[in-house]
Amino acid sequence: MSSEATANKLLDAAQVLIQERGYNAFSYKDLAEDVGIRTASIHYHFPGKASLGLALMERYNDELRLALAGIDGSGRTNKAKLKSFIKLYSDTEARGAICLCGSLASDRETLPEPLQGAVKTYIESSEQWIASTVKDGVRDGEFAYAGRPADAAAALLSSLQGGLILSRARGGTQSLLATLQRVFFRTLESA
Amino acid sequence: MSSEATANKLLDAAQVLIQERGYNAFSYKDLAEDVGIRTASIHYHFPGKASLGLALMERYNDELRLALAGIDGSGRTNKAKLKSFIKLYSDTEARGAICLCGSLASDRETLPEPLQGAVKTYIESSEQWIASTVKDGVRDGEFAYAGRPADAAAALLSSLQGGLILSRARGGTQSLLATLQRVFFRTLESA
DNA sequence: GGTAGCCTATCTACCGGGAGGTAGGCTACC
DNA sequence: GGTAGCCTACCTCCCGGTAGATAGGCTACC
Repeated sequence: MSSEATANKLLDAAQVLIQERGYNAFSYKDLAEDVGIRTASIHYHFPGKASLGLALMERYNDELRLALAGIDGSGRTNKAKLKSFIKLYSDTEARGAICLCGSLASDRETLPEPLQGAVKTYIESSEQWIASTVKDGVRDGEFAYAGRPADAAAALLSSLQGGLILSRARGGTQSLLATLQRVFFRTLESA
Repeated sequence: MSSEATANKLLDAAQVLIQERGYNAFSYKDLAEDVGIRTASIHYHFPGKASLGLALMERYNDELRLALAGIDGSGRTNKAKLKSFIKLYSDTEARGAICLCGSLASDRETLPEPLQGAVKTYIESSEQWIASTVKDGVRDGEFAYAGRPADAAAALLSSLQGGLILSRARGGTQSLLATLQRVFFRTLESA
């Protein structure tokens, strides 16, 4: 097994575990069993839990950048772009998971400092992209929204992150994220 | 020290720790140090960590009921009532904390089943109260909102829970919750 | 009113288990 | 034959939890 392949498998498994149980409730034992190596071998790829967490969050930030660039390059309306963004979260909801960033943000006080920084980066990137897309939508006459784009961005991201957590806690089959999308566009489309 | 006084101190300390660090990142050692007894003595008051968590969440649900009854009995407008509700969360934000329920919901998959139920109760009580207050506000002509009250309730609670988490993760001094309140009322007050 | 017996709230001392992490050895492939 | 990748074996620390003792207070009966 190439080093990179194993490292990626470890990151994949860690991501699932953190999104399911949180940073403080997953162990090297879980990780080792999922990937099929011994716990000690994990240290060959990542010197410690902190570095694994950081690598994971950096990969997550890279994926976000890529996804947003993909959406931006699609040439669709701003409303469609925002819908694509929300769909990233709906897909997570469908898996019964919560956002990696949201999970880590909940455990923030117990996180190593570099990881806290990476979480913050994710939040800021998301907010900036939403705000910019809302702004373009207003400019293009798609939305009647008269408030600050940054406010709408904060409201959307908050509700998506909170929505994933509440959706899982309620345990039902209802699609909470679809509701949040509906309310969000109602806000944007009425003056 | 009376049994009840010690038990309350334990619950107080546990609540602070869970809101700061999460259910899986606080220990009997932390608790014992805060209250000033030995870890073994905790078991006299609560047989195990699960029963302590459940007692804590039940107390939290009682406090919610009391707070909502107080707001309902205040005879103010529905908008003022909703503002009072949001203030409960603003106060939490000011303390740099997140909601106990939100913290536990993030760790949901690792929680004992009864505790999961208590978390669900908290969410449902909150949503029902918000929806009912929004409905009354529409009836009384305070809001122009034409959507489903339950949708607005889900959106508000999601954004408040998510907002607390994001606010702490961003680490800044900005009041994110004030922004969320602004956007929420914008949604309610335009058709 | 003294004392026997029980209850409350805490203590010390210990347990098994699992956490993250380290040291050093084996194997197989360039 | 060096090194990449994984192993076994081990360490230390701390976790939640248990057992049993202790001190002090309340109750009730002679």
